Amino acid sequence: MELSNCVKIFKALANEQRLKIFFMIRKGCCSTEDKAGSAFRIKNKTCCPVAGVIEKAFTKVCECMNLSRSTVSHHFKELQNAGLISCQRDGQMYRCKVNEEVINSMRDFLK
Amino acid sequence: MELSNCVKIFKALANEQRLKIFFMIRKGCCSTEDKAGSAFRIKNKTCCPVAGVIEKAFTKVCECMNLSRSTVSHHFKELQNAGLISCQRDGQMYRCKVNEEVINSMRDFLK
DNA sequence: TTTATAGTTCGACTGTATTGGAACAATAGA
DNA sequence: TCTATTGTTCCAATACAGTCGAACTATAAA
Repeated sequence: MELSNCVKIFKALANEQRLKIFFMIRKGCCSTEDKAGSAFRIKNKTCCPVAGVIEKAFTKVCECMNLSRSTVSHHFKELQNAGLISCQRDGQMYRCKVNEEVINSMRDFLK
Repeated sequence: MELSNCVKIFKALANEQRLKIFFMIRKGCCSTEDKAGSAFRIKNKTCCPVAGVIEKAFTKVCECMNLSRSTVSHHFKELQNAGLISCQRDGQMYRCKVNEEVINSMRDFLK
């Protein structure tokens, strides 16, 4: 992996809000044993039904974290731009998943 | 690893100069096959003699990279503060090494 | 003791990140 | 068609990061 590319990825993860969003997408927002702890459990909501993909991701993030929609949109863009996540809009449904191969590259980079 | 701690580490590596410095320390400044490429070879200088530890680290970094000493000092502090490197002054000799266990923790964190 | 070298600290400047509000576009549902 | 919901884009405000020069301390060498 290119050094500059790597910097981009580190930058994307070097913000607490974005790192939370990243793990929220990666682990499923309602998971209790995710690395980000209990901060992501949404009260009175059902869990994301599809393993590896979080649906209604945008809405859920907005609900969980006390951030405006424009800010959340910005953070999603940063994560996408770094290649860490992929998002797809399907009607009103916003589906996200983590690009695990990028994470693996990062882990190799640190080897 | 704590989320906030992790953010600190990502922040420290989310800057191209610091990432270069980090690899310079990690791989030995004169190594030709390091991840950071040829940017770190110092012309007409002998290589760091001790594996895993780079001696005269500060001076070498100042020579390699076009940065003032105060800036380099600042970057070293950031890397130390994140726990990524350990530095020790021994007279005029400044010895640095990478804390591999922190790197391993990061790799686990990304698992 | 004087001088040179090494690294730190402080203050200032500049550029970039983070954030929210407002206006907007697209879709879904009534 | 009208309305509510979802996400984007633009703009502005504030905070933070990266950088340097100057003044400083500490050590080594002459």
